[in-house]
Amino acid sequence: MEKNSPIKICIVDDHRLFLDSLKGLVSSISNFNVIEVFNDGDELVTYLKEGNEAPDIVLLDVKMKRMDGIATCAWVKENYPEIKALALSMEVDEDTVLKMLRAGAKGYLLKDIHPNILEHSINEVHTKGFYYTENITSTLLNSIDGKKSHDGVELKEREIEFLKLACSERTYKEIASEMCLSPRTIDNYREILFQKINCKTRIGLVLYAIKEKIVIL
Amino acid sequence: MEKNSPIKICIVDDHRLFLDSLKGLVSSISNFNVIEVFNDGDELVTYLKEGNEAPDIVLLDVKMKRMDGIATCAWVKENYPEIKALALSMEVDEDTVLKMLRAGAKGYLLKDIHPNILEHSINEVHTKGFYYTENITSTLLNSIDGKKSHDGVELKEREIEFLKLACSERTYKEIASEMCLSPRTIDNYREILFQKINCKTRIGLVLYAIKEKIVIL
DNA sequence: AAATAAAACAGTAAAATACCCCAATTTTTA
DNA sequence: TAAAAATTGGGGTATTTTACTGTTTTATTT
Repeated sequence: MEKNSPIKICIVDDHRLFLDSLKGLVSSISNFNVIEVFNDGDELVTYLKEGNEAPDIVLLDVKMKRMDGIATCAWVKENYPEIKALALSMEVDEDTVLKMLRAGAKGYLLKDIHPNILEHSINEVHTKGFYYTENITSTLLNSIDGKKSHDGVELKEREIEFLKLACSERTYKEIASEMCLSPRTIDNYREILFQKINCKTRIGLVLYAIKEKIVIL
Repeated sequence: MEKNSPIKICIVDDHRLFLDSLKGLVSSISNFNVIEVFNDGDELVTYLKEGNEAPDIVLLDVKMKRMDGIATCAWVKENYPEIKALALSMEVDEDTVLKMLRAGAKGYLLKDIHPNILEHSINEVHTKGFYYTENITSTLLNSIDGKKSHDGVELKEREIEFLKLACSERTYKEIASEMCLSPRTIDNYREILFQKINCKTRIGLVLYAIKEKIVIL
């Protein structure tokens, strides 16, 4: 916990490429020392059981094949309560987040955050004992934040989703239930897209979507 | 393409952390030069449209929020055919793999491969023009064996004429007058084509026509 | 010329689409 | 904190598309 001693870190992730990449990234940050990496939760467990050097912090992938992040986190909390686990996940699933925190995770990060935030959160967890964004969802939404399309037409995520479904023989009613929306809302998406794309029939939507390669046949 | 000049690489992935990690990893490999990274397909498109330095190879995430890998790959193939795209994905989904390859990807890699394989595949794509793992090859073979391009559908001249007009925002009434026919006759053409093509909406006609290149966008 | 096939045309009804009106929430912005 | 914007949802209606039932005309073949 001293200021000068580097923070000892382990990384657990079953995506080999990500694991090695992240190891490089974290290692390159001063004061961070990646002492070991593992492809799966039980490898970490085995490593610790053998009495090897314990890390200060574990970066823990949530979804793993053999022993997942939740189980691993729970085991670490039970057997090495001084080790702080920081969850890394691809997406925000409320239920998973809660389970992970209940299992003792000191934070929950999305894998698409900026490296600076990772650095900051590791430091926060190490010094303060925890780090979590006030609202993971809002952080996610902010990072997603819409930008311009190549022909000046800005399409939102949900609009693209609708557009893709419109390029099928589904009726709007079917699209509505597929998107868990009321047919009226679909009506709005249709009208908004008619306006943005400047067309007046569903055929126009389809032609645009294919032309712009939003859907590939 | 000279032996000594480094391979220029762009990376497109909307998982920021993965993107930056991978950038570090790839950059650290000798002869690889990551000239730019992007969070989304359309950022790459914008970059290229602005006339910036084109890469030799693009590492392309398949699932992205705004402009996904398939769409991006198709655009690159269309506009910068000399750039070779290498798909990166979390999982193998037969349909996705096929679409990606159809869109012009020179290879399809899983994100949990060993970094050495990534290095090897980039080199292969650069020198030989492609790199397929056995996994992908077998997927490809599976799809090929059960495939007949033209399902014996013979369209008459007048039907093709109608089909082309159906791929527009014209109403059937307008198509009728354009073809100098009664709307009722158009009704017949429509029904005959529904039967021949095996679909049940005008959208189906449009999708078929474009797929079979009866109409070119 | 008669038989046959095809192309063109017709009425009706039901479903889907398109186009208006508007409002309750939530989120973002000022 | 209030205003503005975005999201989702609603009612009603006109038009278009789709699904049937057919008949008439035109062209080809025998």
